[in-house]
Amino acid sequence: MSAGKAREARDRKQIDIRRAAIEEFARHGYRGASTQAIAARAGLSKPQLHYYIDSKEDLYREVLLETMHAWGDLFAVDDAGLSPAQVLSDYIRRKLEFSFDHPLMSRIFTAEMLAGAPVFKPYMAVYRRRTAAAATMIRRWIDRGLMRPVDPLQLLMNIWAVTQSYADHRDQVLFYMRKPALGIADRERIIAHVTSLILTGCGLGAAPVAAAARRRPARRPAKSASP
Amino acid sequence: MSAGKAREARDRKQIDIRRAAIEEFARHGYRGASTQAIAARAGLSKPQLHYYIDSKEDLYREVLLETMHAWGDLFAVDDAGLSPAQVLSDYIRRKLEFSFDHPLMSRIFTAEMLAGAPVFKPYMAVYRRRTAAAATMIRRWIDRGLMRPVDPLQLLMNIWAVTQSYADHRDQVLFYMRKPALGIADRERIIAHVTSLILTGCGLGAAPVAAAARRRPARRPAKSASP
Amino acid sequence: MSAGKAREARDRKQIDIRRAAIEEFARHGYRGASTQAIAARAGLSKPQLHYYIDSKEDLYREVLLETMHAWGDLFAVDDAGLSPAQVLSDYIRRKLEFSFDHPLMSRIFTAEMLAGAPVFKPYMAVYRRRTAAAATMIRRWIDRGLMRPVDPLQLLMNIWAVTQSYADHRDQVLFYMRKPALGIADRERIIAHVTSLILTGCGLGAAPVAAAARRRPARRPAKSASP
Amino acid sequence: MSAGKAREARDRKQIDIRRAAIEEFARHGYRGASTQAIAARAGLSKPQLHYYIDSKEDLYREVLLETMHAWGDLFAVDDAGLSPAQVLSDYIRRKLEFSFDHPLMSRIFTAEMLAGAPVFKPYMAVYRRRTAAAATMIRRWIDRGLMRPVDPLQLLMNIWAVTQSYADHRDQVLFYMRKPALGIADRERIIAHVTSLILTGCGLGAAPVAAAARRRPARRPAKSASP
DNA sequence: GATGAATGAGGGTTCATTCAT
DNA sequence: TATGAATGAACCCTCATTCAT
Repeated sequence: MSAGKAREARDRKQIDIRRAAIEEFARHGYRGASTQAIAARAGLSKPQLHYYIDSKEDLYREVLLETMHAWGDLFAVDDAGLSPAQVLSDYIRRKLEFSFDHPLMSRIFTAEMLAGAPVFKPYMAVYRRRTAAAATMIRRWIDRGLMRPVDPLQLLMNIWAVTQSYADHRDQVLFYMRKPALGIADRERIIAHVTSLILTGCGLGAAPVAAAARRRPARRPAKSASP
Repeated sequence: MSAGKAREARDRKQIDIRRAAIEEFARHGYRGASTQAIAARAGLSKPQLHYYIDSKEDLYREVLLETMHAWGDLFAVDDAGLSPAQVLSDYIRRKLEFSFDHPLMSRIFTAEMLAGAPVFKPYMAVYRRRTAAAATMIRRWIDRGLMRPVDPLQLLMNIWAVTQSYADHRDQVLFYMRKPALGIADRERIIAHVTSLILTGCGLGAAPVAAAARRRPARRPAKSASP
Repeated sequence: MSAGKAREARDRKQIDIRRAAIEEFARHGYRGASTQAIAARAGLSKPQLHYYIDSKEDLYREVLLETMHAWGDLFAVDDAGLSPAQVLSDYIRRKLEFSFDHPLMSRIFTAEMLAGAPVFKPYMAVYRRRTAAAATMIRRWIDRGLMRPVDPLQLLMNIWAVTQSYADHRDQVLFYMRKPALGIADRERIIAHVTSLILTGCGLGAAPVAAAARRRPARRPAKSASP
Repeated sequence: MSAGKAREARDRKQIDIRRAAIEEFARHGYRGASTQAIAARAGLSKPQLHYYIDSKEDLYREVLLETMHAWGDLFAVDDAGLSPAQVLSDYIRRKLEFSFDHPLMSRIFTAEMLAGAPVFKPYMAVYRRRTAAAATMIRRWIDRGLMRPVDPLQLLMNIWAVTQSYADHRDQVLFYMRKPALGIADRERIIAHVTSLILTGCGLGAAPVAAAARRRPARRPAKSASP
């Protein structure tokens, strides 16, 4: 299977390049990243890199939009028969896990934002629409008295910011927590904390936290519901 | 006073350079920013710029640490006789106003984080100590039953992330809010929202918000206190 | 006949390459042409191209000398029993038709000249000898009073320049004539014009031009052989 | 006068660059010319060259249009009270002398034509208009019986081609003439020859050549009028 | 103080060519 | 045969910085 092997090797290299690119772009942004460094990180020479990619810009666009696409699924908030607490909990968990698992992809997006979103801008309207839909969903919850009245759009952006920060400022977080890395327990503790903070902040503290408490008994915030 | 005038001109130029540098570094990070662009933005030629600065790295370090220094005051949380709600409210307000007023300084810090904090790292321990002190303060509140039991360190970092996001992702925020800029009313609404969310999340919703409402009546979450 | 078919395919590809090479070399010269573009134009990949050719230089030499060879026949001026007018008319017609039919081959030669004839130089002596022979022929005509005394060598080079220009500056010619292309009638009109101009310039035009003058500016000087 | 000296040095360098660029572009066309070679020829390093120019394309455009501008004056055919023979003689002389004096500028134009006139194209209409005006002038001469009826536009293009060829194919011309360079006598002989050929071709042989002979006695084609 | 000039390194990209397969 | 991959040189251009003036 020489053809299959060659193809496999090519695919592997494509992945190496993608990963190298993500690391460099996440670290230094589009302008600050150098194809030199990307090539070196992927174990290629600079002209060799250009055998696989067309241009730095194309490569950047590709990895950036790949991240956006991956996020697309996360945003797919479905409230079919679920309680507000359940929906928000799931969203927070998914978003945090993405930050833990793919911190660089999150960072590439933040770098793009810092630069003024030159590439992402055209797609921004799509995400605004989705966010608006989610906000409408929340507003309905509020109108039906299921939730404390908060600004839905701000809430969504706050959740986004908090979860994102565990990727963007990971080094700082680890340093402040005095940990070399986040183990599975740390991750769960953070997820629980953020979920609790947000849900309580939305006046959803009691039930869902109690539900979570069944799984993780070492949690006290249930008291917060009865001041 | 020609000497005074000359000095004044020099100082003004220093400020121009500083501002230009902040804009470029905030946008493109240390690596991606070019002295060319900084010089142009400051209305200087490249050699002229080097008359005022020693190197790109020095300039970067300067503006970055300047930002850190400005933040230092914000972090100065003083709980002398103040309630938790009051302390947190003040902190959230100060931090958000800084994000609104100096978004670029916030961004420069985030860019530094994305790059792995090469310059900031040596100073990080200082901020960890301060944050730890603040966390201890919060823990004492919790121990005295003044607050819902949340992870104090995570809470501080969450507040930091949420407030920071209004600077880092300002474009996105504005786009989602369908506003060209944030007016004074928008800012107050956001401050109220974030304060309410966090304080409620900490089980501090009722009293303090009511207290704050006395000063700033344009606040809605007070309703949440009267179920 | 798979062998025959394969051979045929190979020959066809050789022709495609040759044509693609001529187009690129004619447009951009030896240095400015890229094997990439030649390969693309011939419908081949770059390594595939190198299967058929040894090097860019070889390919260039080949197509250039091919052009020279084709010209060799044009230069074969045979005055066996023909009048000066007849010989010159035939030469002008042949050369112009070559320019019309193969403008790119003419251009490739001009590009080579512009570059200082690095490849053609070794063969130049051959053409000088031929041209000298033709000049001698003309001189004899002059000596025998068959023609106005003009510098034979300059005359030959002038004819060459004029006829060549319809290939080299074709675009300009078409643009000035406000035509998208030269039809058969245009070609004949140009041939008649040039023939008339040169022959009259050589004192060979009297009778026919006088005749033509009554109807049209440029007319077949073939009749000029009669008086 | 250090300022004056510096300026002088700069201007000199600008001229060196211009000349070097003309040589390279004339030889290899836009694509084939390298800034490396231009810089070397001008005695500069490559980045140093970019201190004086913005880009290769700009430099090319500059020298090309400079040539066009210089030609603009040549084209300024003024028939105020002059005979056709005089007007054409002057034009031929001016154009030939330009070819002798600035062969590279002529070549750069031919190279541009070979490449499809990507830069010159926008300006072509201007030259077509001028040529059309000159053609109209010639047509009037013909209508008034001052000249043999030839196609005026073709005639102009032929003159252009012949005169141009002494620049474009200079090496070939010298080689065929067995001369290392064209002396003043050679130049005059060529001017006389071309003038005689074209004027005779236009049926303007007798009178004007005689007139020119008064100014430049070293001319033989006068004999052509006698037989 | 401030300007024009210079420099060596490196930016992204394409070149002609070769080598496995 | 013909393709994917590799290579080293060269492409045009910008970088941060320095040095005369």
